[in-house]
Amino acid sequence: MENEVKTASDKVFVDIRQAIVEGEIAQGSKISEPELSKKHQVSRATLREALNRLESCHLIERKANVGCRVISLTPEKLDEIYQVRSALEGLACRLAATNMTDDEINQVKALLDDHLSTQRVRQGESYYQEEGDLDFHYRIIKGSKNSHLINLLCNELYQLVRMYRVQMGMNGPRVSKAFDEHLAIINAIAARDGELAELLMKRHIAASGNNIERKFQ
Amino acid sequence: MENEVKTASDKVFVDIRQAIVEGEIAQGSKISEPELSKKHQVSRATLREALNRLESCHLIERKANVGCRVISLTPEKLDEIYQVRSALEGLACRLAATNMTDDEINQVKALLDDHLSTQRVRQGESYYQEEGDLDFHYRIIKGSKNSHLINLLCNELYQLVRMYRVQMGMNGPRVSKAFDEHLAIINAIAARDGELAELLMKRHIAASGNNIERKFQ
DNA sequence: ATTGCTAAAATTGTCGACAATCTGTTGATC
DNA sequence: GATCAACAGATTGTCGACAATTTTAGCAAT
Repeated sequence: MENEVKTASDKVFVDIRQAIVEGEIAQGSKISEPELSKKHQVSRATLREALNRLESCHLIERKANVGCRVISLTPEKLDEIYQVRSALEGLACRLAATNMTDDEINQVKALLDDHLSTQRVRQGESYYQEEGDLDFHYRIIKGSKNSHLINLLCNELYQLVRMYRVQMGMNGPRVSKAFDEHLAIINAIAARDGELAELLMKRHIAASGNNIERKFQ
Repeated sequence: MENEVKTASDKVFVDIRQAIVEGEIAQGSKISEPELSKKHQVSRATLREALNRLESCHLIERKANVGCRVISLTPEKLDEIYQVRSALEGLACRLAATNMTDDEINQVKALLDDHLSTQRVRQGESYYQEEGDLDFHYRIIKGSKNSHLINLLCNELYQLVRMYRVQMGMNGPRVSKAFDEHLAIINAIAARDGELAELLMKRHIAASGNNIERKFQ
């Protein structure tokens, strides 16, 4: 695990990030530096360090001499993000078909089996809200072995995607369908068919995006 | 232009970024906060603000309690970056074929005509290191009308790409060839053929990457 | 009531100093 | 001579205070 939280600003960053993603801090709301620094028991300098990183994750927006705002979730932005995500994870998937070891592929298969056996999938509940290494997408991305791509997707885009998932809700019949799609993707990778794997991943993500977009009505 | 340099850390950020991209600060070299802050006549807090943004551009790497280093240029990283860039600009190009107005397309055509008439292209000189290429790719990217994608490419990835171009050198017969490729791309966009435009852009970028990679020998 | 100006309050940007951590060297022990 | 511990030096992380800018509040004029 590289989930290293060495410094104070690391901890504040992680805490606030979670608060934003989970909706504890409302989308679009203004962020007061004095208030937040007091709440988290750190100085403003430390808080600002954390805010900088939140901006890198596109979770907040800054204006000079004005301040920070939590981003607002809109259908338009969702569309933009999922277009980017589709292209990048599609690429990751194609690369993974070449670069993943047989061992890594088997581990992902075992992961999916495990998910199935816990039956949370069948109950259509919270399959999507898993985090970190437990996440299917996480492993495929890392399987690309492209560290720049990994950083982009896991550190800069992932929490933003997660924010839409969590706040817009993600459940119902889509869940078990998503599971089947995951299975098809890992099979394509196991067959070393990068082109197919990329196509399937792009479709999978597009379907996921459409599912969230539907919640905006 | 939104090239707004409002605050002191903005200016320091832009200055250091240029120094890194142009190679004035050697790749892989360690960055001393006290030294740089003195050199740029600002406090360490202001400098660190700038360093944070440089990290967002992937131009420097940080380790907790250790410090910053300028990234090192390697063939492997070049490959990684160009894989990502190819996917993203390919996407941008496809979107541009749908979203650019006829006016915007004609402006890009006029831009290329202008580049040709200045004859710098025919002389095979520095077409790549100037705003010529910058403008072309910039305009296509902005033509995608996807603000997240625009930000990713123009603010987070572009200077890194430019660093490879500038420091590894970029000239010779590749230049006039690149110009022809630009022409083919804008024609595909004008024909509203997004699929072709994406394909051409991906090839164009791959060729550009290979050209740089050759310099590593 | 609305508009425009002025001043006060609040917020962000910047600074210099202190604390925590790492790095490199010295010297002791085996 | 090699390994390791302790120490000194330097570097980064953090803090509280001040400066610059923006926002708000109040008042005056139309």
